Amino acid sequence: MPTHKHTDSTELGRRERQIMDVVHRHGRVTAAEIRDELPDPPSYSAVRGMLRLLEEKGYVRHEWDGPRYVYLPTADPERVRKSAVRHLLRTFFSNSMESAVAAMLGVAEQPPSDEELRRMAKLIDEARRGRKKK
Amino acid sequence: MPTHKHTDSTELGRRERQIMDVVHRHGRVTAAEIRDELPDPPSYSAVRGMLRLLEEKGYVRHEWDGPRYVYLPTADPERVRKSAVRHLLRTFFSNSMESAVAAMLGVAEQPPSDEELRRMAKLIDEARRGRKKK
DNA sequence: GGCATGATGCTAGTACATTAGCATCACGAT
DNA sequence: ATCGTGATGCTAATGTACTAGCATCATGCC
Repeated sequence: MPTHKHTDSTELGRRERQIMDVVHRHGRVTAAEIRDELPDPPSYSAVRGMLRLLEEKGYVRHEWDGPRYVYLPTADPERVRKSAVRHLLRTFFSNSMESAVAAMLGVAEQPPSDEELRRMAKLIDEARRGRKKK
Repeated sequence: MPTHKHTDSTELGRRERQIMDVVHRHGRVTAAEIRDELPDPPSYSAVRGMLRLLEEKGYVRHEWDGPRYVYLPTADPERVRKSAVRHLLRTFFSNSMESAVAAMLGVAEQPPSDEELRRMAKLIDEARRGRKKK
């Protein structure tokens, strides 16, 4: 069974996607924790069922943590993030990073600290320099 | 019928979500155009069926464009974008806008022009100034 | 008019996501 | 030892996303 591009959750059903979101948010998470974060939470048993299915499909794997399972995404987090960003830019911002940044500034949960803003400015500045060099 | 929060597509099935993505990407789009952009395209009739359902649920509306329907999202695009950004930040970047910006720089389809980078720097700089004033 | 074309509305099925309940097993306390 | 707790694995049933096909209707051309 070749390694599928399970970095894209476009092929998942409603619950499956909701669960994968929680898994990605946490990195490591138990079935009970997942259930607690699901909208309109189903039974604990249902969550475990879905997880077993997702594991079978190759989206998650599990490890033992003392008495219980903890689930982890199988895909490389780096890739998943990139894929998600690409999808967001393409779907909602016509690939305009500028618009996306503007939207982020207006929506961040905890507004970026001055420190963080400075670092972002630096990131962008470096991108500019890299560009000029070329 | 009160305005539901249909800005969040977390409650949609697989195909429904794929279709809504296309609708958001285009703003105005026909059933045929949607079908052309769906992965593993279903029948044209199936797409129309889904659209009728989505309309019934309040996610899209249609207008006449000459001989055929064009579909539009019902939700305010501004809100949808913000919601999508919030979800991305929360799910994949632990609400760190900095990480998200870094990821974007590494993934943009068409790398931002120098002009665009400059404008982004300005946006961030303005955020910093606004912050300091406070 | 009559016919081809291309659209919409509907209905009935099918496939699959989603769910709950139960059997089992490990472990600690009584 | 046995009982209670809390975990997993499984199975069967339900719901609904998803699909295809057909009937209908408007329009333009022969």
